[in-house]
Amino acid sequence: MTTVAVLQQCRFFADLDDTALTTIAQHAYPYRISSGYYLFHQGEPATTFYVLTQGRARVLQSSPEGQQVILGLIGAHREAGIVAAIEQAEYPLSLQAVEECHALAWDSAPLRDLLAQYPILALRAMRMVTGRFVQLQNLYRELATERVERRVARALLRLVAQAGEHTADGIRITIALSRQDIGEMTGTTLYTVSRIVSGWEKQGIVTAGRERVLVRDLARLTAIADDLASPTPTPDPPCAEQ
Amino acid sequence: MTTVAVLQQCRFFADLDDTALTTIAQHAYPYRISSGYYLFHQGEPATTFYVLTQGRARVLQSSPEGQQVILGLIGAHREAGIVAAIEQAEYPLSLQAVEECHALAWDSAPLRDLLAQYPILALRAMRMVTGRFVQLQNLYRELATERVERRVARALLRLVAQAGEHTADGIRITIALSRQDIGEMTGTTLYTVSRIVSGWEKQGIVTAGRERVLVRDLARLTAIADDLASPTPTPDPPCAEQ
DNA sequence: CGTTCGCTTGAACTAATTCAAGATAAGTGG
DNA sequence: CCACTTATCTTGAATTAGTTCAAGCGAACG
Repeated sequence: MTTVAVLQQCRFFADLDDTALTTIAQHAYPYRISSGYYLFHQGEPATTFYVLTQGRARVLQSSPEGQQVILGLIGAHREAGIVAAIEQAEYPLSLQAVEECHALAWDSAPLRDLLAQYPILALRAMRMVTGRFVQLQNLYRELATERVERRVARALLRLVAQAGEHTADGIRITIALSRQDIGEMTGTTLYTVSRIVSGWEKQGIVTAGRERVLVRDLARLTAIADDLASPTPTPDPPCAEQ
Repeated sequence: MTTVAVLQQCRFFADLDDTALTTIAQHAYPYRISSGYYLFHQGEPATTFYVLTQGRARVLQSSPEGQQVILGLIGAHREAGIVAAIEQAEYPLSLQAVEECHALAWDSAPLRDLLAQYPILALRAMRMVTGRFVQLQNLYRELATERVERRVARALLRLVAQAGEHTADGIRITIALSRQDIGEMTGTTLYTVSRIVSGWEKQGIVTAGRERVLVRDLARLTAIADDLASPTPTPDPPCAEQ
């Protein structure tokens, strides 16, 4: 697959003419990183913009005191580090590969030139950041106003959408995620996550395992996420009057 | 004050040449809104970009179920609604005047033209959105990992920075904010805010009133915000050895 | 002067955390 | 293959931070 072909797949570059894509491709270089390693760390000077072409990575933010939250996952054809387009900027978050990842990379200076040369790109970049902003806003409101169980349910649904694999038994999440990780995604502790997941398992909504969750009943999980306050822990058997 | 002069004050337009500023100013129209009214509502089509020239407004986000959070305040020379530069976009949040506000406004179409004409503006817009994103990220982490008291302390410090007026007794926050408002800024209830503020009042850190807070001891408030876990509720009198 | 709205505070409650102990599963090396 | 080690997960019990509800206070406002 040529670099241009990869760019066409990517929402950020889509619909640019071939000349533009070729120019853009000329400034890109391939980048590869193993699972567990970081594409960049929060606080480092933002020198590089990436487009993932293979593998998934997680978006982390940590406080000066070392506590961290997981803001989400990104996968193929997603962009990261657009902040590199801004002079003197630092990465506001860290990006850690959770699988072997391949990416295209642009250095800061040529990226800025490209954005000046193709104003549409700057608009796209803005749209991208705005999109992330809206997502984050929703996460924030969710955290501020909703209960843990619901937040965990939503996080699982997001994972299903991003990394769900349909199997005979249900939908498997194809990324290894510890209870601790899920806790960091939802602003709670690993213990609470464990209890919630165990509870769901008893109700047949999921099957849990070590760093693994299998969603067996998407509808009920969705109901929890949407807080259709399940008065029926298991679907009622049709029974006598009243 | 001419429109151009106003634009020069504004970080978004700063350092553009006069021709550019004149062109930009030509597309602006003045806008005025009374305290309590909304410049725009979340979910509406984003038709207008604003630069506040006078007064302050608060940034709100609400859930489909009607719960809302306050993301912050903006004041003179700050921009809002840049999302209008994106076609078909909706405002991702609401902006409510908390004082009589004056603003300059640009409609979506001319704004897009201006951004295409002056690529630097597109970069500025991105920088702006990125900045907000980083702020929100920090709010998010704070909410996920920190205690209420600390969050309230930080919110107050932000308010001091944005709307603090030095007086003989201390720093007064010049915006009327109910306990409910502070609760929505920190992800807690008005009762908890009330208890915390009362507690601080007993320690002499603040003086509280109806929709009013006066910070008397900024240092101790900062200590709480930074969690220098105050083992000394009041500063120790110099005392015997050890 | 009465009504409204915002604030405070107590008391009961609950969701979630924390700590601790043990179970389970996955590597590791002999 | 099995013991050993390590990491993850589960669960109970105690605790706590924060919420919720209810009642009353007091300043502002018409």
